[in-house]
Amino acid sequence: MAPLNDKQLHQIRDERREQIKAAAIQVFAHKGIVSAKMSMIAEKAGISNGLLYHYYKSKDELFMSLVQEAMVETESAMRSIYEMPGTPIEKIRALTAEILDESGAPYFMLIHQARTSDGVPVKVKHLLEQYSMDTFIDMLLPLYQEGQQVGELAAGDPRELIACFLSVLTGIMVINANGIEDYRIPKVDMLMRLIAHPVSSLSNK
Amino acid sequence: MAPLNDKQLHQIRDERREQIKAAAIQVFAHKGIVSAKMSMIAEKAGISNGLLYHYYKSKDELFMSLVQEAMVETESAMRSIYEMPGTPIEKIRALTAEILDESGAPYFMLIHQARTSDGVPVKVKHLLEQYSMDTFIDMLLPLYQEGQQVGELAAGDPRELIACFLSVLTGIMVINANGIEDYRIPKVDMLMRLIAHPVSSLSNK
Amino acid sequence: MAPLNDKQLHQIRDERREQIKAAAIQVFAHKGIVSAKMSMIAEKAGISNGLLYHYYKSKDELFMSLVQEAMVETESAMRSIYEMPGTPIEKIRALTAEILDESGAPYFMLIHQARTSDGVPVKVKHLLEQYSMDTFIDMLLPLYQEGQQVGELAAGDPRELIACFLSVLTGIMVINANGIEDYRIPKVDMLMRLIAHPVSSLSNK
Amino acid sequence: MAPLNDKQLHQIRDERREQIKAAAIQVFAHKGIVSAKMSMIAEKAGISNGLLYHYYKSKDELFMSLVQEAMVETESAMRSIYEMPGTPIEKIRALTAEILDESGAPYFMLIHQARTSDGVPVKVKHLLEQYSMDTFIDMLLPLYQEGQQVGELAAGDPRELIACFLSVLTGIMVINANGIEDYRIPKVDMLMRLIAHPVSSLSNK
DNA sequence: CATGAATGAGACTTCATTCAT
DNA sequence: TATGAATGAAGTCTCATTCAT
Repeated sequence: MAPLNDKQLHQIRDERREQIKAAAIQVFAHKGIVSAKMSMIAEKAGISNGLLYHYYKSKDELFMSLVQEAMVETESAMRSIYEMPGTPIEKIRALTAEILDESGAPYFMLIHQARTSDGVPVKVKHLLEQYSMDTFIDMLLPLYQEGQQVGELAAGDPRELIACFLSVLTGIMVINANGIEDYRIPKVDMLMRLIAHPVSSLSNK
Repeated sequence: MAPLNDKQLHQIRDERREQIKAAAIQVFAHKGIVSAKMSMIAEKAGISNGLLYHYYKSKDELFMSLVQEAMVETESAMRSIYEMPGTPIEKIRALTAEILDESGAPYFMLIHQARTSDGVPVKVKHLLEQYSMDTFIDMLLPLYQEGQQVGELAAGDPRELIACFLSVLTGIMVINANGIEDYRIPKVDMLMRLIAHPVSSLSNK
Repeated sequence: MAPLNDKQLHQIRDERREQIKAAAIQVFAHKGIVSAKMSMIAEKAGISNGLLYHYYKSKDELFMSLVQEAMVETESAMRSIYEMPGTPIEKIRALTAEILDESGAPYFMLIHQARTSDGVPVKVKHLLEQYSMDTFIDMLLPLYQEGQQVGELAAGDPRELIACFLSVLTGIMVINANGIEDYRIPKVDMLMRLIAHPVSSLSNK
Repeated sequence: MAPLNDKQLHQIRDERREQIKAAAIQVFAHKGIVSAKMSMIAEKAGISNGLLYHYYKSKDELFMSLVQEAMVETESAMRSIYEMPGTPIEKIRALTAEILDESGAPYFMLIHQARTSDGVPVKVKHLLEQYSMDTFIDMLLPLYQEGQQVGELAAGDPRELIACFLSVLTGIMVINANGIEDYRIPKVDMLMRLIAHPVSSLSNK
């Protein structure tokens, strides 16, 4: 009956936050930010409606916090590309596979929602500027250029190509996030054709 | 003495319906079915809130009517592929270009919304079954197989390839529909690489 | 193509007013004052929505005018009792039969609605005071007392008896007005037992 | 530390439900299902508009739940007649008195509203079929026939007589439910004359 | 920390009423 | 006179958020 000590409290808080985040990601991704109801999130997290507001001041804040996390995660994934082994195209394939595989879809979905929703306050918009597509393009640019030089990647304006590739990737993630059976996610190799140099990809096979 | 004659009335009604449809497509595509408020549509159409309900019984009906139209439109676009000139790959390129160009994005968006939203009643779901992805795959299958035989199109399970291609296309349309600047729509030629036979596409260039 | 002359116009006006009244009575009686929609009345009258408002300034006015008419009609029916042939009980039986038979039900319904509805403005309330139940009781009182003296009618406070009888009659009319099959309107003879002197009614049979 | 325990919660919920039901019965009986506004019910119950929907999913559901309760109540009252002491006519008089006395009027009103309103969905209609007037007639039939055999009750088709009697009773309850002063509810003895055998009722006095 | 009752703003929808023709 | 399109107020219902316990 003794009150929980600070450590325990802290642990409970962290656990709860994780429960909530996990639940919220699912619900947001499935239903979109507007259709997602706080009550759904609470239920999926196994907690009461009111408790949600002990951990997150508002739906917007909860959403924003997820978006931020998604962005940090995405950025770190992007950065990690330089630590990967292999040639440029192999690195990109690995990164792409990681994005497609992993539970990355909800992240993309969240970011997309954030970009397109307009009910969300200024704070999110700031985040979005900070992690705009250009940011990611900048990160991948050197690698892509290297790939072009070694003849692995398709010729053309590299920024444009990266932007298109990321857009396609985002599109796939977005339509995939809702769990609709109808759509079909392409295999990595298929997507790589978008940016691979034709001859290289031939010899690659 | 007499009130407006039939012709005038008809004309007014048609005008209004078009105004409303145009406004609704924009709003629905931008915001999704839930975020789209009838008041927004009314305002964008330049009419009162109540008048909306003279022309469409409910938000759902309005949405459904747009979705249906979108589907019919899409289906007819797909069917038209067989009337196009050129080899299989040229036909597909032309169709793809048409989809990307034209104001087709909102249509795709609507269909996607219909597929993913769950606030929509049974009627829409029926429509969706009628125009599932499989339907479209079936339509394109013969053409694709022909393309494979003449060596223009990539080898592999043709249904799978078509499904992936359409999914990518849908994804692009969806992220594009919101009018976000960040994303970058690939050129047709780039997208064609997804399904073109490597050698063929080389010689094509 | 010559414009209608005054007489014709007048005639049209009268016809229209009758159409509207007839339609309105039906709709009001069936649905009650709130559920009755002006559009229903217009449709049943075979005219346009707008035209209704050329003849009646508002729903309330239309309703009120019907109520007034119903009251005048009812009062005159009541008054006519003294012109009827026969003994007091025979007169009352005749009046009762008239009320039950005739399309009188809607009238009762209207008056009842007016009494119970509270959305109706002051003017109707004035009417109601003018034609309160007491008014009718006063009218029937001499007859009833005569009936008691000749031993045809049940003993007891005559005002009370009349009031009860009229209330029962009203109740029947009200539940009958909606056209529900479930209810069963008693025969006149049955109702007369409420106020007939037992012995008299025996010998009457 | 813990929130309200189960018992307390249960109690609060029950209280609220009772508040709401009491308020709703009054408002529905007074105004009818259409005129009755949820806001009126909320106000009369002393709660917010939104809380109403915590306890009842919709206006229809609230109405239906009251109707159902009214029907069950009515049926049980009818059934109880066989447990009452006395001869058939005494039993019927007791039942009638109970109906007239008690707060039964709102119940009758509700059932009547349900029968006559047409805004109410299918579910209520099902209920109504289950508890149609015929059902009640069937329940009273044996008793009535017994009453006829012992010469207490008026001769004639017993089903018809019961139906008329119940209709009159309903009519009275309906016009009484609105709380209009004008009407006058007959005493039980007066109503009994409708169905009592003349001679019997004579000796009864 | 935890609960769920309670609130209220806002959205959809209906319909009496007005208005241009 | 006659029409039906057009308006806007009001009602039902949802849900993010707060509050008492």
